[in-house]
Amino acid sequence: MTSLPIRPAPHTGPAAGEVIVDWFAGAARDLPWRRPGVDAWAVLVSEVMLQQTPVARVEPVWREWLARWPRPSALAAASPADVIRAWGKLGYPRRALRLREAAAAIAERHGDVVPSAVPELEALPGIGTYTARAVACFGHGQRQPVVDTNVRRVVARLVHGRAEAGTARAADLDDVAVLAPVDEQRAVRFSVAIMELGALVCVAGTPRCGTCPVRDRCAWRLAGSPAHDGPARRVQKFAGTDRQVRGRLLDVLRAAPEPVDAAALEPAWDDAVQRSRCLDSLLADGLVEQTEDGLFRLPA
DNA sequence: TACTCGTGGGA
DNA sequence: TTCCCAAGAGT
Repeated sequence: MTSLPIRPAPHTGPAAGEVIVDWFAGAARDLPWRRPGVDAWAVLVSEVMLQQTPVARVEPVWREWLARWPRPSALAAASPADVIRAWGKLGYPRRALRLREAAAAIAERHGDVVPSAVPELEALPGIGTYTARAVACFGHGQRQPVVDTNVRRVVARLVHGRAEAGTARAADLDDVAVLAPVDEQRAVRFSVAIMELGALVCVAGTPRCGTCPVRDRCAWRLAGSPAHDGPARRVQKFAGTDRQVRGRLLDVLRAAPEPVDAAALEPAWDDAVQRSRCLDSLLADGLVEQTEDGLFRLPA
């Protein structure tokens, strides 16, 4: 007699997307850019700041930016130096320059109004697949699949039964779209809800499955929570990299009220070759400029 | 596709 | 202490 595998009965309750939306109603964080009356420009600014940057660090800077530059045209009129300084230490300061360029494009091409069409959003500097849909959905109330690293991890586990998400791909959008509720209002809520689930419960380290609203239908749990089988993804080194050196150099220039000479940058990093290479790359990126008399400063 | 691009908090 | 990693985009 053949032994049949023991498996849980297929889930027959409400669809996972509906359950996640209902969970969100009671579990959502009260983040300032989610409050009523926050316009698409404020949402766009938040989304760019949140790229690879934790919520706690973004909050105060976001408030300052919106108070100072309440419309795209206001940001477009600011100098790169002001924008880079206001960016503070959020990291990846090229985002600040691109956000300013996006603001200029919105002011010039879209009448100072953040567009709602995804292709128009994706055409803006610094706005890619994720951010374009996030702005269309969260800023304009549009039904859109919004896929970030949290969502890809939730889908990997819940739908595909894998411990970790692989490399991002176009099909990720379809995976999420089929989970979304039919009702448009709930579909919009779903897009933020599944992100929140990944950020609070279905986390990268040790998932808190005990509090997960869809644990009874999670393909990964039903498969016995198998460990990740693929290649371990490389951890990004930082100490000693050009990224660290660029950060040090920019730190000096952010703090300097006047242009400085090359000697003033020496304390930032001992290795002269690497220091010079990084300064060149900052110049090339438009994060630093050289005055006529050879001094360095943030671009005026 | 794989790599680069900051920063700092928490496990 | 060391390591992981956090609402990606551009090349």
